[in-house]
Amino acid sequence: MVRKPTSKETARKPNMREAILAAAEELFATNGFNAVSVRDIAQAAGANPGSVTYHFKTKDGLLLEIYRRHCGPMNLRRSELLAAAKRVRDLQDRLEAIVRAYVVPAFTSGSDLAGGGARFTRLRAVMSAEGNEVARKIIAQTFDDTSHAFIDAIHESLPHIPRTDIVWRSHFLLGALYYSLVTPDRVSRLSRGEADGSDAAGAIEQLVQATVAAFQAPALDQAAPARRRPAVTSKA
Amino acid sequence: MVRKPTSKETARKPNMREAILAAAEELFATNGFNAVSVRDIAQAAGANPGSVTYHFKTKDGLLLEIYRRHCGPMNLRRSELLAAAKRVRDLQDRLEAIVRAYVVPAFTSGSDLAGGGARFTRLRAVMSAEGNEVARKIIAQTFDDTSHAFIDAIHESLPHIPRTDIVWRSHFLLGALYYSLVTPDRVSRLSRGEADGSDAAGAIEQLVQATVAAFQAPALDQAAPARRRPAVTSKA
DNA sequence: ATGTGATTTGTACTATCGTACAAAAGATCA
DNA sequence: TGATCTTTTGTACGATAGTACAAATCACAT
Repeated sequence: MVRKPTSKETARKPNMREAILAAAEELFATNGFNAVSVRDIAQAAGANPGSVTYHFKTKDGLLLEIYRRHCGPMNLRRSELLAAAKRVRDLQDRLEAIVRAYVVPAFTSGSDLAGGGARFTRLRAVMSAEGNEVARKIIAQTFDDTSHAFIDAIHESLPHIPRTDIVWRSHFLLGALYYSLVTPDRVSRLSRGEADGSDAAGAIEQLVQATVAAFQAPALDQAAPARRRPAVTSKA
Repeated sequence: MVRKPTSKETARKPNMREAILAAAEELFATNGFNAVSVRDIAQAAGANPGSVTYHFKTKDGLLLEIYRRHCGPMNLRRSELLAAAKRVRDLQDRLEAIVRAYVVPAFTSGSDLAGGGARFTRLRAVMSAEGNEVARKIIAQTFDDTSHAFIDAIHESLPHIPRTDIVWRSHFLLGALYYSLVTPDRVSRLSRGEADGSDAAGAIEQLVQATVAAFQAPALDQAAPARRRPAVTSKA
C-alpha cells in the first residue's frame, strides 16, 4: 500500500459496465436494436465482446438494464414536476406547466449524464417503432401509470373535454415528442436553416406551445355541427 | 391460340412479385427492416427465397421498390386534395381542409389496396425511426417538395405565424401521425377501451381537430411576454 | 507476497443472414 | 412441336450473428 489511490471515485475508473451501457444506448437509439451487434457495442465501448455477455448475459438483458437505469429517475422527476404543476393557480398556466412537466424530463437529463434524457427517449421511440418485445413490456408496466396521472391532471384542467379526446391528444404529444428526437434534421431542412431541430430548448418551447393549444381545442362531438364540410373524397 | 385466356387480368395471376411486395411491406412495417429476413418474407408470400433475389436483386432493392410503388400515388393524391383545399374560401375551413389533405392519404389507400396507405405510412415511420439509409434518401427527395407545398399553403392561411413555427408544428403533425399508426393499441389501453386506436376515421378526426388548433396557437415570440413562468427547474 | 474473487480476453460453436447460381418448370410464339 | 424467354426452385457459400466458456488478468484483503 504505497499510496495507491484506492481506485474509488479518484483517478480513472474505466467501469466497463457503464461504458457498455452508454455505447449500447447510443447505438440502439440511432440505429435500432437489430441493426446493432453485440460486437459493435463492445467496440464502441472499447470492450471485449465477451465482456457484454459477462455483465448482461444477453443482448435483451442489456436493453433491459438500460430501461431499468432510466425509468425510475425519469418518472420520479416527472412526478415532482407534475405535483408542482398541479399547484399552479391559473388554469391556463397550470395546463402549460403540466405539459412542460411531461416534456422537459424527456428532453433533458434523467439523472446524471448530459443529454441522457433525450437519448433514452429517442431509444424508446425507436424501440416502440420496431415493436420490440422487451421494451413493450417495460413500457406498459412502467409508463402507463405516469401517463394516466398526466391525463387525469390535464382532464382536471379541461373538464369540458371528454377523456377520450385528452387521451388522443396526449398520444399525439408523445408522437410529436418522439419524432422530434428521431429526426431533428428534418426540421432544420424544411425551415431552410431558420430553425435548429437539435436545439432542445427551442423544441420544447415549440412543442409546449403547440400542444397546449391542441389540448384546448374544442371537443370533437361539440365541434359546431353546422360546418361539417370535410372535402375529403376525391375521385380515387 | 385456342381461346387461351391470355393470362392478362383474367382468372388467377399469382404474381409472386406482388405477393412478395405485400408481405415485405407488412413485415417491415411491423417489425423493422433488420428484424425481418428475406426468408421470412418469402415464406409469408408463399415464395421461394431465391425468388426475392430474382425480382428485386437485394433486400434494399425490395424496400426501394415498395417506396417507388407508393410515393407517386400518395403524393399525387395529396396534391389533388391540397389544390381543392386551397380553393376553400373561409380561412378556418381552408386550414382544416389543408390539414385533412395531408392526413387522409396517409391513413387511407394510396392506390388500389385496402389499408395500403396506412401500412405504407407505418413503414415510413419505422424506417425513419431506424435511420434506414435507403428510406432517408427517398424521403428527402420525394416528400420534401410535398411538405414544402403544405407548409406554404398553411402559412398562407396563417400569415401572422412565422414560417419556423409552421415548420415545427407540421413536424409535430407528422410525428403524431406516425405514432398513431405505430402503436394504436396504446390509445385503446390508455382510454380504457373508450377509444379504438385502430379506427382510422376516428384517428383522423382527432388528429385534424388537434392539429388545426395547434397551428392556430399564437406564435412563440409574441406569446404574452408578461406571463413567463416556466416552473421547470426542480432540484435535479 | 499470496490467495481469492471479480473481471477481461480470446476463441469457438452453432444458427442464420444476404446473396449467387445452376437446374427445373412454366409460359410464349413460330 | 420445338425453341426461346421468363420465372421458380433448390442448394450452397461466405459473412456475421448471439452466446458460451476456459484461460488470462486484475483488484485487493490478509
